[in-house]
Order: sequence, then structure tokens, then C-alpha cells
Amino acid sequence: MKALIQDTIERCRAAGLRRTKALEELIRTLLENGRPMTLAELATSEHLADQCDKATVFRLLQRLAEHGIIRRLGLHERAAYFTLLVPGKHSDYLICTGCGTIESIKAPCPVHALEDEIREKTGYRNLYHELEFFGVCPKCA
Amino acid sequence: MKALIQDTIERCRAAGLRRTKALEELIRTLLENGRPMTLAELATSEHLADQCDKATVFRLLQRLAEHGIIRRLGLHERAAYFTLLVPGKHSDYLICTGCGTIESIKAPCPVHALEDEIREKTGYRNLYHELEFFGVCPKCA
DNA sequence: GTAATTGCAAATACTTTGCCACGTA
DNA sequence: TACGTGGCAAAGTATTTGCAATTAC
Repeated sequence: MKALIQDTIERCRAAGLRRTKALEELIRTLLENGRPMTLAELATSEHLADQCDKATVFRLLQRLAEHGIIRRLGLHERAAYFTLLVPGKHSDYLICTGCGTIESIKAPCPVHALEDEIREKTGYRNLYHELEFFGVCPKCA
Repeated sequence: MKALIQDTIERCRAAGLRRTKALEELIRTLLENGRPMTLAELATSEHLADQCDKATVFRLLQRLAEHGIIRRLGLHERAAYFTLLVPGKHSDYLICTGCGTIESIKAPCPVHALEDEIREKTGYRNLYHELEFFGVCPKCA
């Protein structure tokens, strides 16, 4: 784990970021938790809370995302997205990270087998999934 | 398409919602666009703009979501989630819609083939994907 | 020394609610 | 008539920015 933290900080350094206490703690917190976290969670987490301001964490996340070291999950707009559920139909999406276009994918979704497996193994109820592909569309490239 | 709109409105009626102009237009707009949309997009879209207030659209979306007729995409919290990208590793997630717990899935991701196919067929660059499973965990059930 | 980074506070943006008027059943 | 629904305006929460002070290199 320590090595992984160091590696990641090295990648930050290589990207031109400075090695600050806030950066180290942010990386450490994310790696130790091993799951996606919100800005609020991060900024109030044990080691970051008294270490730095929420704005600092925000700007760090922003910089790290620019350099591809972290990723902001979801449809990349500040607003929430809603979609109609049509019985018997399921759709996955292809989103351009440049212009934000969202289109449905017609191809059959390859995830159902895994979904069944998860249902059995974990005991989760009312299981469903969301699958999104992100990339830069030909127009934006 | 018209039939689909009517069907959906019928499902709303069956769920106990009243048949109002705003409801009809909202359903129609979502179906005609065939993609996830934001509250702002919906509230300012041609047929809804002069039809009703943004608060109305918001409460409609809320009600429809409660009845399982629409779905709000994303990790179901208002805040954005960030995750570290570790080279060579990819993770999919299992999220409990009850308590909000997020855990990583170890199972190999079944999506890479489709991702390759999309890369070829659409010409999108820098393609990656996000896959999330949602359900009610045993504790919350 | 210089440019990146930080803290604090203020400004935005999106979401959500209160309250009373209105329309559907 | 009764209760779900709608409009308007205000409140709530998350995100983002300005600027002067600080720190890494």
C-alpha cells in the first residue's frame, strides 16, 4: 500500500504537481478507502480535515482529474440526469467528453450474466445496472 | 411512438398520478429525445417551457422516480464522486440504494469486447467506461 | 526568487421546499 | 368537494472563484 501511495505521488510529480502535504493526504485517503468518494467526504476525513481547506481539496481533485490521475464519475455535468424506464428495454450510453453528447447504444448489453452472478453471490435485491462509455467523438477530436 | 407515450401515461395513471398537461409533455419530451436529460433541459424544452414551472418538472420527476417510471442516473447522492485511477486496474461498483454503500467488484469486467467494438465503429477516442450495479443490500432488505 | 498552491470568504449553480391557488377525479 | 398538482419565490446545499499570503522547487 505504501508503495502504491508513493507511486501515485510520483505520477503527480511527473505531471508537474508539487509535493504538498495536502496532496499526499488526499492520495492516501483515496487509496486507503479504495472506493469513490465525494468532495465533502474527503474534506472532512480524519487526515485531511485539519490539514487543509475544502477549496484546496476541490482544486486538487480538479488538477488531478486534468492529469488523468483521478476521475470524476458520472455524466460529467453538474446537473442530475433523468431517463424514462420503458419496460423490457435497457439502454447503455456513449457520451462525448468533449461536447457532452449522449447517445444510446443499440448493441446488446454484455452485462446481464454478471448481473445474475452478483445477484446470487451478494444477495442484493432489485438489482439493475448502468453502463456508460466515455470518449471523444470524431467531431471533437 | 404515440402508443408508447400513451402506454407510459397509463402507467402513471395506474400509479395514482393525475393526468395533467405537464405530465403528458414531460413524458413526451423524454420519449422523443430518447436520452437522459437534466432538469434544466427539460424545464426549458420547447413544449415544457411555457407549459409549467421548473419546480413542477422537478416534483414530477421526483414522483415518477418514486414509482419507478423514470430513473435518476448516477451514484444517487447530490455530490460528485471521485476515484483514483491506478494504471492497469479497472473497477466496477456495487451500490446499495438503501444505505449508499459503495463496494468494488472483483469479477472480471465483461465489457471490454463491447468497448473495442464501439471504438472501431464510432471512431471515438480515449474510450473508457463506467459500470455500476445498484440494488438493496441484505442489511437494508 | 518565482510560480504554484493555499485559506478564507464570497459568488454561482443546481436542487428543494413553503404556501396558497388551481384543476382533476 | 377533496386532494393531488401547479406557480412563484425563497431557502438549502454543493460547487466554484478572487485575492492575498504562503510554500515548494
